[in-house]
Amino acid sequence: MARESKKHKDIITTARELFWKHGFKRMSVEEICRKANVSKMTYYKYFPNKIELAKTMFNNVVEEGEKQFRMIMKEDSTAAEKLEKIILLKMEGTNSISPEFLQDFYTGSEPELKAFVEERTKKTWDLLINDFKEAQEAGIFRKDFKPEFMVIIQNMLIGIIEDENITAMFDTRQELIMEFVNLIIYGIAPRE
Amino acid sequence: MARESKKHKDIITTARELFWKHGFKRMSVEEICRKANVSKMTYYKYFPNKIELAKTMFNNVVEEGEKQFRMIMKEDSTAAEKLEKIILLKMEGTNSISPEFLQDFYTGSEPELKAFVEERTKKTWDLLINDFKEAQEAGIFRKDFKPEFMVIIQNMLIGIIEDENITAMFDTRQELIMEFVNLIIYGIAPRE
DNA sequence: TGTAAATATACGAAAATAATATAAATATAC
DNA sequence: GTATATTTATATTATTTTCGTATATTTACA
Repeated sequence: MARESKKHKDIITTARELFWKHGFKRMSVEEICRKANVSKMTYYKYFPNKIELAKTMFNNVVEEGEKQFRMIMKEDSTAAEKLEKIILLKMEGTNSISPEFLQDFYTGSEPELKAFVEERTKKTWDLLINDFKEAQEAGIFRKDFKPEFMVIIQNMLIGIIEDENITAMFDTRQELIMEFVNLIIYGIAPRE
Repeated sequence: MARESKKHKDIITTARELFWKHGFKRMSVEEICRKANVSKMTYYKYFPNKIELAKTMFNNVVEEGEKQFRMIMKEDSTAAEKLEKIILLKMEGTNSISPEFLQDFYTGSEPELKAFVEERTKKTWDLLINDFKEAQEAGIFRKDFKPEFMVIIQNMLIGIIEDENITAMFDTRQELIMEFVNLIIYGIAPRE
């Protein structure tokens, strides 16, 4: 009963792909098994039910995101560089959570999974904010900036990316990110 | 009972989005109605069942693709320009058929829809090949080139786009397309 | 107000799904 | 080659979901 079994891993990565793309409800255990080349019986050897698979999968993704985030924060780099890397990380999709996956929860069904996701997300935010505070104390960010404000910045970014009027103003995504980072880091006041 | 009803259109465009993204089986009529802001009853006023909706939707997409294709073929332009535009059209997704949508059929389920899609696709190919022949007779393409070969070229293109080793060789998608078009139009023999 | 269209709701039958049980097949270790 | 442990194929049951219809209500609108 090796917990690091190949099949076990296959199930999780397949689940991530499919839940991410189509959402939780739309995917059946059987289809996940088929795509992962695992029989249903081996599936139920590792996971007691469908929800538990989603939890494990989500947990893995969040943990991976946390790890990458902390790596960036520990790097010896400026605030602008850090922020840019964090945004890129988010946009690469490794860290960002698929709306398809979240959709099911916010329609009211699957309250157990919804609670789990919310709690886990909150826990992550606490961690990230703490890292921000440390970086702040180390002098990387302005002292009177509230790290909790990062949540709001995240939402701003999402809004900007989804706004076609804004994206149309830039030739490349990179340019848009740099502009955004500069705004967040330096504000709109002229530099001296 | 206006056949050009707004609701009727809403259903089709929503179905296209969702079938395209998640496939036929995974989408329920109810969810399509919900996303299209149409009650189930009005849905069944316009469509007798789920398959008929998929057929209508597919038909619309193919017809739209045909129209755009013929427009390009009728234009006063060189073979290279035409081919490039056709490829771009395909890549924009307006014309290309989502693999998610096709997947259900090739697993054996839904034989009726499978038959319909195959027949409709064949009919389209016949039309397109005919247009190619006309263009050929008009001197736009080499006389001893078999238009039926276009099917094979299509498959080549799909293979190339999905091959990361190849796409990595080009900075932009445009470059890759141009290279491919040049190969198809002029071959690899040196130009005099 | 009166008429046509759209909706919400409920409903039954059929199909799909989650989860379990059992026997056969495969792989691995000795 | 045999024994042991995994994995699979298949069948099964209870529970949901889904399809498609019927009815009663609400909305649009002329």
